[in-house]
Amino acid sequence: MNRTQVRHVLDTIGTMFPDAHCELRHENPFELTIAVLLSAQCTDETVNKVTADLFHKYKKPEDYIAVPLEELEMDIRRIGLFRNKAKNIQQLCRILLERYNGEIPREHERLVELPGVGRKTANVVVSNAFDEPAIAVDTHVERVSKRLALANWKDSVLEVERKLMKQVPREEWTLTHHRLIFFGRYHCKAQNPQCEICPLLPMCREGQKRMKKR
DNA sequence: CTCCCGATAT
DNA sequence: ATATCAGGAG
Repeated sequence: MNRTQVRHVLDTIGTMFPDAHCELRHENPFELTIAVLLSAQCTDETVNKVTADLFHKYKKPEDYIAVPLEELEMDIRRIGLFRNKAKNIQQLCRILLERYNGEIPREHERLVELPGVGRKTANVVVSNAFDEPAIAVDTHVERVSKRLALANWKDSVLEVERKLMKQVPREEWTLTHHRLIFFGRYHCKAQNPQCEICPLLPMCREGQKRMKKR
């Protein structure tokens, strides 16, 4: 895919979703980190339902470690993988208090050391909370990038991230990341992609195949 | 690679 | 009934 084609993709999703943004409700870097950790294999909508009450009850790292693990588990029970997530949150909060005075570190290298925080979560935090350009590759970004041939089918998420960083200007990384998510979540969906009304159909092999079969 | 896992859409 | 959802760890 050449520069002109990439530019066309970026401009098109920019027109479709000009104000794409983080849909996880949060007030500060700490809440954002907890919300992203909770969002694994779960919709943003479900996370927001849970955090509405959760962030009212737990304000600081001290609050999360003040309760028994079982209580925190029950408070996030409606989200999947709740045992792992509850354990990770308490461990993460202990580390924040021990090493970082209860604050979320701004460096990617330190973020990924936290339990339950991988490369994707760290990228979301640095870009949304600390204005550091980053492209977090989640399920939507991976699927859309591969369908639009911004990456290859066999690429790992890390390879997808590298290819996107190479093809997209650095100052557009974060906004493009959000637009790819919106494009994937609301248009180029996993189950019912809107190929019939897709302005990028000419660039999409998947879409071409899919349209043939009907 | 497998496991963790409830809510929602299809 | 099955697929999918802002993944990470062992």
